[in-house]
Amino acid sequence: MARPREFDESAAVESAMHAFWAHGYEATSTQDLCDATGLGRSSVYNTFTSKKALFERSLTHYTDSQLTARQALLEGPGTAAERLTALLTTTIDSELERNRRGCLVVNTLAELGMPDDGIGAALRSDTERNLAMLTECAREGVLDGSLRSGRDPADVAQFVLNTVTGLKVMSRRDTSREAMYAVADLALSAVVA
Amino acid sequence: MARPREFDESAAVESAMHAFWAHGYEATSTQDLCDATGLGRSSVYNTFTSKKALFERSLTHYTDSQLTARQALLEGPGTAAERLTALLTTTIDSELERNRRGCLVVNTLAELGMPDDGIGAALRSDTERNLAMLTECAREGVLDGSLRSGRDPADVAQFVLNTVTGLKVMSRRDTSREAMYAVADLALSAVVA
DNA sequence: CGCGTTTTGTACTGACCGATCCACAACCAA
DNA sequence: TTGGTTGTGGATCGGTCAGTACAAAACGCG
Repeated sequence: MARPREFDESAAVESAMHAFWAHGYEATSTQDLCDATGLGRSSVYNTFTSKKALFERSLTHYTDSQLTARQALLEGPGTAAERLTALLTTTIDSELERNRRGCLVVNTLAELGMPDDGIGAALRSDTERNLAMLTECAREGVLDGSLRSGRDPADVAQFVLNTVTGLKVMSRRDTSREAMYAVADLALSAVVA
Repeated sequence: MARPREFDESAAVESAMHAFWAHGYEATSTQDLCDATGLGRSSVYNTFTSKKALFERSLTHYTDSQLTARQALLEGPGTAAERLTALLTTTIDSELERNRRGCLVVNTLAELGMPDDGIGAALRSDTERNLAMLTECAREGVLDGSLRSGRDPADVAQFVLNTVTGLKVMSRRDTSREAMYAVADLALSAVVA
């Protein structure tokens, strides 16, 4: 029983996410967010409270969508080795499609570290969920025989996450696609049977 | 035949570097730089022209000192495998000593990408020099038999750089020392003979 | 001692920052 | 239609931003 919204809230979050993604947290002004979302200042603050809160929304939106895509891949068909291979190749490909903007999570980690607030909590949660998925995949790899045994699955998960994280930074360097594939290949050689 | 400086220029660069390192480029204000260096605004601008120019000085100071230390290690005694092992362990140790501030190069890459200016040039130069050193080390490793053969030394270099870069981001996560060592161990297992 | 030159401290610039205020618009229920 | 409630646009808030202007200060040199 009041005036309805004139915009789609989740679409606004999506737009804000791209603005933060492209320029980082500090370098994105509230005016940039208004421009990106098409909203007036009042609507932005009325809906999202503050720049930081909107960033947190954007970040969790990013991690959630990224995580579901990754989950579909890691819990999909094929051997664990095949799924890890697919994870690395799609990481490289999508990273290059993004015009070397890198990854919002990694960029945020580098820019803000682990703040003692919702942003840090979102980063922590993302890390844990990724590690959980990768650990499970590593465990399955030992069972299906596609991955080397003798390693703690949690360590394998950390290693894969480290490689993926590294690739997301390497994409911001000038690193060529071929070099990135070579990195992925070498990393896989450490874990596949 | 004029009024002499009242401060040490390179000491000021060192202080500015730590300020940028701790908070990133955007989040470090010119006032922060004055506080960190102990200089007045006039002295800062008279000596370093602009915030960006001072950042560039700070960044090259960082890369130069980091590179000489790394060079001493990679071109030092021992087999190539031993030197690469030492590189990874000292990377982890020094990264943890820094209170998880991460690496200025990686943080800058994530925050600013590869700008088309002196900063981008400094980042590019640092990458190339690191890859050159690592490539040479990988080549030597094939000769001294400590590293697996059959891989392009340039690819091995990219892989090691990727691992190191990843670890520098992982240090900004909550990643434990043990997990980081496990990552290093797995990475080494891919390249050592 | 002054004179030329550079550094330094301080005040200041216009622009922009994140955030708020408020009048008005738009809707629903009564 | 009217009253209650929420959304919106635009002006505006105090504060900070990077950078500058300028005069006093500190030296080397004659």
